[in-house]
Order: sequence, then C-alpha cells, then structure tokens
Amino acid sequence: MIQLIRGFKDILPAEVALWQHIERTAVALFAAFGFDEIRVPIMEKTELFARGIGEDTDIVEKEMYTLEDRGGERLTLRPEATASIVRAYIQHKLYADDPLRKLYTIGPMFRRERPQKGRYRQFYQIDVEAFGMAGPYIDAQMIHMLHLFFQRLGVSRSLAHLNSLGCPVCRPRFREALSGLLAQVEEKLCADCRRRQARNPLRVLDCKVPTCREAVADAPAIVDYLCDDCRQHFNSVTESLARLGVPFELNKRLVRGLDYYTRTTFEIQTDLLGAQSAVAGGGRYDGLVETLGGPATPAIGFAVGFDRLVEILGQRLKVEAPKPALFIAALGEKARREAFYWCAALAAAGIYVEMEHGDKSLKAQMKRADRLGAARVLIVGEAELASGKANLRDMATKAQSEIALDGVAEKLEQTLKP
RNA sequence: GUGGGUGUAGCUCAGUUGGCAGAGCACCAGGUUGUGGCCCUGGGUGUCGUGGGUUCAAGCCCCAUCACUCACCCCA
Repeated sequence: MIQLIRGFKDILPAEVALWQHIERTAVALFAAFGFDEIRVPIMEKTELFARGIGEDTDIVEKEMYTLEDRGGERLTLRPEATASIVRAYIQHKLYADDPLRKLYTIGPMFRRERPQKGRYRQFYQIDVEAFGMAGPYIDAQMIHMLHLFFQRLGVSRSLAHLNSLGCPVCRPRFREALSGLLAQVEEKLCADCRRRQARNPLRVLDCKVPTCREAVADAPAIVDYLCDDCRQHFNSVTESLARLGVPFELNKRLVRGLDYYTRTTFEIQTDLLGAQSAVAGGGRYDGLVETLGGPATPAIGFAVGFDRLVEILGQRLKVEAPKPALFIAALGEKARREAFYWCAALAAAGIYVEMEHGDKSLKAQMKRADRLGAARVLIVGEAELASGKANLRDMATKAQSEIALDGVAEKLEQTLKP
C-alpha cells in the first residue's frame, strides 16, 4: 500500500467541519477589522525565502523543501507566507493605490522537521499582515484581533507573550552587552549555545537547557536597551492592550527565529500542546519590504498554527454532521430508478436527500435511514408504483401518511423546504 | 539530525514459557415474507507494519527497515 508522506496528513471528512468553522470565524473577524484576503502560490524562487527569512535561520538552513525544476531553476515550497505576501505587495505595487494594506491568507506551509505533536511537515497557517503603518496602534490592533479570535473560538489556557526586539539603532547596543555577558559565562553554556553565541547571541536567551537558563538568568533585558523611539512605541503598545482589555505578559526571553523581526514581537502560548507551546506568533518587520526590493515600508504580521488550533479545539468542539431531510427507501429496480430522479430533483432544489443504491431489505434501509438521522423516509416498492401512492414516514413520531406519486418530487420539495 | 516508546480486525486493545489469531465496540445477515433505535442468534471482516534470520514451530526471540508517537532542537 502506498502511504502518505511522512509528516503530512489527511484531513478526513469528520474533521473538516471544525476546520471550516475556524476558517469562517477568522474570515468574519478579519473582515470587521478591514483585512482583505490574498492568495499567493505555495512555491516561490528559493532566493525569496533565503533573503526574506534570513540565510542563518534554521528554516532556511535545514528545513526547506527545495528542488530544481526542469529548467534548472531553484524553487522552494513555502515555509511561511510572509515573504510571498511581501513579494506580491512589491511586485503588484499594492502600495501605489494606498500604501496602507491589510491582508490575510490561509493555506499550507512546508518545513522538513521531525514530526511530533502539533508539528507537521505540511501544516496550515492563517497568516495576517499589515503594511504601511509605523505607529503602535496597529501593533495593538493585531494582538487585540488575535485575542478576539481565540476568544470566539473558545480557546482557554492561552496567553499573549510580548517583547520588543528594538531596531537597527538600539539592537546592536544590546547585542554587544549580551555578548559581553555570554563571554563571561561561556563554560556554563551548552554546545548549541556556544555556537549561537557568535552568530545569533539573542537566541541563547530562549535556550531551554536549565544550566543555560541559569547562566543567563541576570542577562540584560533588551527592553532596557531600547532607544527612545522604540521605548515609546513599546510603551504605547502595552498601554493600548491594557485599555483594550487584552491580557498579556511581558517576556524578555521571547526571541523569534526569523531574522526580519523588529520592535514588537508576540506569541500566543498554551500548555495544551506538549512542547509546541506557540499556537500563534508574529511581530513587526519594518525592514523587510525594503530588503526585498520595495519602498521602505513599515509592516507587522502574525501567523496562527491552524493544525495546532484544531488540536486544542478538537477535544472540545463537536460540529454535528448534516442530517438528510429525507431518505428514500426503494424496493426493487423500478422503484430505485424513480427514486434516483426524485433525489436528483430535490438535491437541485437544495434539499439533502439520501437513498439506498443496493438491493437491500426494507429493514436494512430503515436502519441506515435511522443511522443517518433522516427526518423522514419515503417508502416505495412495487405495490406503491402500482397504486400510485407511497408512504411517508416521520421517523421521530413514527406517523405515516400517504402521498401520491404523481408530481411527488414537487410535493416533497414543498413539504421538506426548511 | 539525536534519543525513548509503540505498531495485532474499521476503532480501542488482550494475546502466558515460542505450539490452531482473540475480546469489546462498529459492521453485515437473520429473528419480523415490506418498517429504524432495544433485545436475541449467527458471521471475523486479519499481509500480527514490512523484509530477512533463528527454530520442527515465531504475533512472541534476533537483525534491518518503514510508520506513528513523545522529547531534544526549532517554530505556527
């Protein structure tokens, strides 16, 4: 048997209702905040991600699905959506009409990691981006919207973690101070952190090895090194969140793995997913549009881990399968033929009807009608075809009435119309 | 990429010292010659993940491999 690719997943009919529910909730909420949907390809030139996400990140270094197409071009299945949306924003000059653009997209992403709970090689994200707004209000609005989204879905046990990574003015100062401390405690750091120390010292801060945590316990906090502009921006964001009633927690260890982030970064964390605590995350990336060849444009975005959300909600939220308004129990080939056309007519009229296609006993057909939760059953056999009248049974009350077969589809449509 | 755990029926899982492949639920049929749920009776629906090896004999022991899973790592 051919099995699906490791780390990939089928979303079976039983789960799809929940996926659609989440999607509808998102779409309605985002629309109210003025976000438009954009759909971008799942494959891009490798260079886009290398430049956008950063050559030194784990994603680009070892997790991308990259291939050479028949023309020798290097292509990559997208590991995230931001780079594509930024590319589209630049390529189609979406800033020309109005530099302020609020966009979202929903779709699959690909990263070749070792699968585990809440982590797949093809996974889905709801990705939201806002371009052209430099001020702190959009930061607060995004986190507020995310909060409302989770609230509407009934996600409990989750909290927004918040930090600021500064800007090209103040981050180097912090980096230097941090490097100074790391040099002092180098012997206590794990091998990974010693490697990080040189290339990306900020990452040492979110190492989970206890000895590392201890070693950097009194490391300087980046929020203490922010320049005046960044400090003011960050204060304003936290004030707005407080006033909007969004619960959050400052987390000076919140460092994110993509190079493009500046200033505000945030994550929604939960303890319901084992080691995968982040169910949504994002931040400001004021330099990315320019890096990718567009005009200098401030921007901020976040992504929600769709699969993780499904996992959190899965146990709790049950969406009922639709039940047929009618089941036609047909006995004999002639009756089945008529039933087939009645079903077709009713479905065309928007009424959900089921029938039995095999040569089954009435008892078996009644059983199936019951299992499907059909409200009524139309029973038609040789005798009914001959007399021109069939029985219509109400499954709840067991009451049965006669219905003339002449123009029966139209009559049923009237009776069953919601 | 590293480490641990698990793979037996559609699902959840038993399977002793190596000796005929099992249970519950689900499903199908019948009890009722044309009427659902409850009940009764009957039916196992299986490449014991896969491929080798040891053995008279392997679901069980050995090797390899694949998948799932948890953790590291990373992130959504």
